[in-house]
Amino acid sequence: MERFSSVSMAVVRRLPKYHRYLEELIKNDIRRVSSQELSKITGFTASQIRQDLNCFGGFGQQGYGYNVDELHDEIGKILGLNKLYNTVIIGAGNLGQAIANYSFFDKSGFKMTAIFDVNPKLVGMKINDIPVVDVDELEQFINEHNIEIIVICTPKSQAQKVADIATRTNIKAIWNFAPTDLKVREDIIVENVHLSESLFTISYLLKEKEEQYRKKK
Amino acid sequence: MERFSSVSMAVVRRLPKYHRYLEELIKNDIRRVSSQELSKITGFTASQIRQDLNCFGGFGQQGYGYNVDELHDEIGKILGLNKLYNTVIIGAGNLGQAIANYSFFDKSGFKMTAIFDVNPKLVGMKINDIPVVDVDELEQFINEHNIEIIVICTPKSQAQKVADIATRTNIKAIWNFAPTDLKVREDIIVENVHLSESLFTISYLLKEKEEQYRKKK
DNA sequence: TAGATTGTTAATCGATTAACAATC
DNA sequence: TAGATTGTTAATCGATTAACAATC
Repeated sequence: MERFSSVSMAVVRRLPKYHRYLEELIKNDIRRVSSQELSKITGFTASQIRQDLNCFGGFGQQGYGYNVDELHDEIGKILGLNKLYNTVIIGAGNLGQAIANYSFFDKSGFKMTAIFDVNPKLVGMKINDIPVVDVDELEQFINEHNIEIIVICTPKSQAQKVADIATRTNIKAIWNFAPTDLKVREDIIVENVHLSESLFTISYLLKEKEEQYRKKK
Repeated sequence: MERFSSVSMAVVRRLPKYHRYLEELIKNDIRRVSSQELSKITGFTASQIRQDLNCFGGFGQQGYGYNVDELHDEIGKILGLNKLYNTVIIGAGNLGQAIANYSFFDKSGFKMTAIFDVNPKLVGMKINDIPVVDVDELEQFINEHNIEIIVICTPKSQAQKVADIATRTNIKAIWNFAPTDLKVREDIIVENVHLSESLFTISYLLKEKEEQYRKKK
């Protein structure tokens, strides 16, 4: 994936966490928060939090801290959550359905417009009010509906094919759940969710802990 | 999450990628690979690959490179993939079912023993041959079956409750898909998969790209 | 004004890359 | 032996933390 600005991905990947925790604070009617308090909640150091936020502007006030509502809003804008992104899901299996059913994404501006599948039994159905469409119509649909993001929830074997079709269109980003690294145009953003890599990290840590434990004895 | 050894998480999180790519090479009957070739495939630098591997031992041979089969095997062992982990899934919604149906995890040593749910209609059913059990029996089941890993696929509202129950047992790790940060005993490994954080990263990059584009004009 | 807390610079720490001697 | 490529040390780069002056 290309980088476009000077803000590091390490910082960017912390932004959604800030956003989420600020939401919690709003729910609890907390109006004001210092970097130190945020530190306690998020686990990041206060210094890091101030550094991170100052990549985007001075949202705080000396002697006071940050206004929770305002900061939440600003981070939302930085993340682009005030915009609408026409999105489609490809693959109506359990994973595709899970994402279709998780209305939070829709509420956050990712408009789930259709789900594509090869299975003729599913085509024509609706999942969480989102129509299931034949995958043969994918390319045309993307073009006609100005789809910007595609979510790949197909088996590994189909993922690259789907990416190839999508790459012929004007889509801008791929959210890929297939356990493979897609080859696409340089200008397309690819965000991978590789579940097995996440799970394997657990087994690594388990094994390591076991070994440490044995050594101590 | 605690760290236990000197190998950094940055390195650990690359190991599953090496493992996966080596599998591809084996499938293509390639027996031997240099760090330079691996660099081309994985996108990491050859230097980094050699550094990474040497955290665990000298698996290569000067002038030759690495034996693909052997390296794949060694990394598998490092990741603990030669062991069995009794695992349960909590939440038989789409996500829980997706994981239950993805037999790759089972093949990798994560023995999916049961799926827990509150819905009495689901209890007693089987998903990919894995029984659905009433969540009331969770604690007892964990104890009786020596469960080491639990996978939380419940809604956000239930996640901490489930974690609290599990924390009373001897489980060793939690794979958490609920969009919240769990509070658990220090000695339990928690690996989060926060989907919305991943998706929000996409919208950040989209927005940023848009801005860059506008600036150029 | 005094106290608190930010914004920002400088110091530290860690991870990545470069270079090359060792050796197959 | 000559060529290739590792293992490993040193250099560089980037990210995190510490410190403190600015200021609300």
